[in-house]
Amino acid sequence: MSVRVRYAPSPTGLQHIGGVRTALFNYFFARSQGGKFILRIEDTDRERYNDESLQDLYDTLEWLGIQWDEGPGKGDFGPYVQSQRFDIYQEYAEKLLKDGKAYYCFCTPERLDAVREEQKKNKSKIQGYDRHCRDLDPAEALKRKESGEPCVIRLKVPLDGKTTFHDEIMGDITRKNSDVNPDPVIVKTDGFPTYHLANVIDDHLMGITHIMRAQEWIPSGPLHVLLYQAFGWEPPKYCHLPLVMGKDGSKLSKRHGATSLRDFRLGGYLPEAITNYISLLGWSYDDSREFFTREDLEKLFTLEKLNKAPAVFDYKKLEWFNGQYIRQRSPESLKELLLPILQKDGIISNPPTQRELNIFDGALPLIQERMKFTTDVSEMVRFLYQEIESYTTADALPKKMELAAVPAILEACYSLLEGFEQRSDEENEQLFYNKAEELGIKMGQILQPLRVAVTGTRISPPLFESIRLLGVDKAAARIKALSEQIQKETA
RNA sequence: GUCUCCAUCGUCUAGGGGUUAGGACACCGGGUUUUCAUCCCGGCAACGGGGGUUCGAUUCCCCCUGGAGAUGCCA
Repeated sequence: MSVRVRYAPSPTGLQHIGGVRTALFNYFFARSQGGKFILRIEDTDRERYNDESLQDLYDTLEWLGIQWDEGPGKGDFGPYVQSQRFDIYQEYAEKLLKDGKAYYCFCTPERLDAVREEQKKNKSKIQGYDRHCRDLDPAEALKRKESGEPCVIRLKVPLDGKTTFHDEIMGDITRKNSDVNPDPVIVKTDGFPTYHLANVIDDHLMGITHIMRAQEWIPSGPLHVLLYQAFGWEPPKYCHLPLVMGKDGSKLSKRHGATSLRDFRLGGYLPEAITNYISLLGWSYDDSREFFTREDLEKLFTLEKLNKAPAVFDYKKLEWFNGQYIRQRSPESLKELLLPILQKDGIISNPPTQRELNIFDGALPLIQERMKFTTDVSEMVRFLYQEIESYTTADALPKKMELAAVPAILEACYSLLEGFEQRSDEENEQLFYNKAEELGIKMGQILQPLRVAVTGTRISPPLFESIRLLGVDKAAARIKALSEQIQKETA
């Protein structure tokens, strides 16, 4: 039987690292097996549902380059949106009712709270629902329901025995039925199914062969198997993925830093870096290789190399990957990414002028080696497009020197700008070197004030290229400006 | 509390009855260099503890400890 897997997010928030890792692994598994990857929207929680989350899901998958074989608007097992499958769940819930596998429950939330409270106070061994309505007469219950009394439907979990399911990574996992959530709600008061019911029905109806989801679902594994058994269905294979944790060892969440893919996208991360790094969370290929494109993973992914232990999300390593991938990009594709950022930050106009583009093309090779995030671009090239508001003169002061001595150095630099553009960088370097010797100072001591004058900061792309890109006239004017400011301050 | 799962450098991991326990990030040194980066070289650093099994356990088994997850009319 060919592999059919699904990613089934709930549109109640932004797509985050954990969810996307699950999506990726399902997708890679499907591709590597020549199977189908299905996207299903689990929007049964009408309270928390929101459109923005749905849009974010689509945006994220597109950004990562993940395409689904079946999903909303595509495929023969639809609809793929649970809110559009309302009647299906109702039908199957009624079947369970008819077979005596489920029952109506009229307990109010207040009563449930009281029960829980009581259990807590008494340190009771029994947790959860007390099965108050389990033995109601079905005919009587139906009458109450039809008279309009609010109710839910609960699954009759066997009182004894145990349930085992096999996990492809973890092996057999067994749980006593008495330890399973006592008669969980499968249909809510609003008539919508809960996750457990909808999920099981859909996975069965859609012919899902492998359920790959995070380990946080392990505890409900036996419950799902019980549900399959109640329907008389064969459960699919299970594969529980290790959790992604924050630095402190608890499940990764917002307080650990950025977790939504949108934040990463806006923060200057590349999709290929994210894909590569995330894939290494709980999965590995061999003892040394760690660079993988999405296409590589579509071929190389295997269940066997999945790990059991949770993985801590390391922002530093992701950053490193990001830098690596920025350097790997072709200048053209990087440019495509960078120009919109420069426009957004108001560095260049929209559309950019030819002059702006020329400067950018010259600067790109200089900054590509230096960027960690695409969003670094604006600060790196700002001095090429905008005038320097004011100098921090202390920056221009080289080690072991008096500020009052700096204008003389700047003066020397100014004079060397004569004919600068006609000379090669090597020749210019020689000239500056000679000048430094003449002044009895080090190369760095002459270049630092010059760098600050031209770029406004102590840290910049290579100086001579920067002067070339900026234009010698502008560079000269900035040298004068800084010199004057220092003279004023030291007067 | 109860149930379930997990356990190799700080982090991601490879490995597996006999290895100098390998790689990567981070960190620390050094080199290249006009700054910052990049790049190159080097270093630090791990099998949680106790019992077994065995000629031999980091590897297999048990216990402990530690961590996590679940215990919802959320998924």
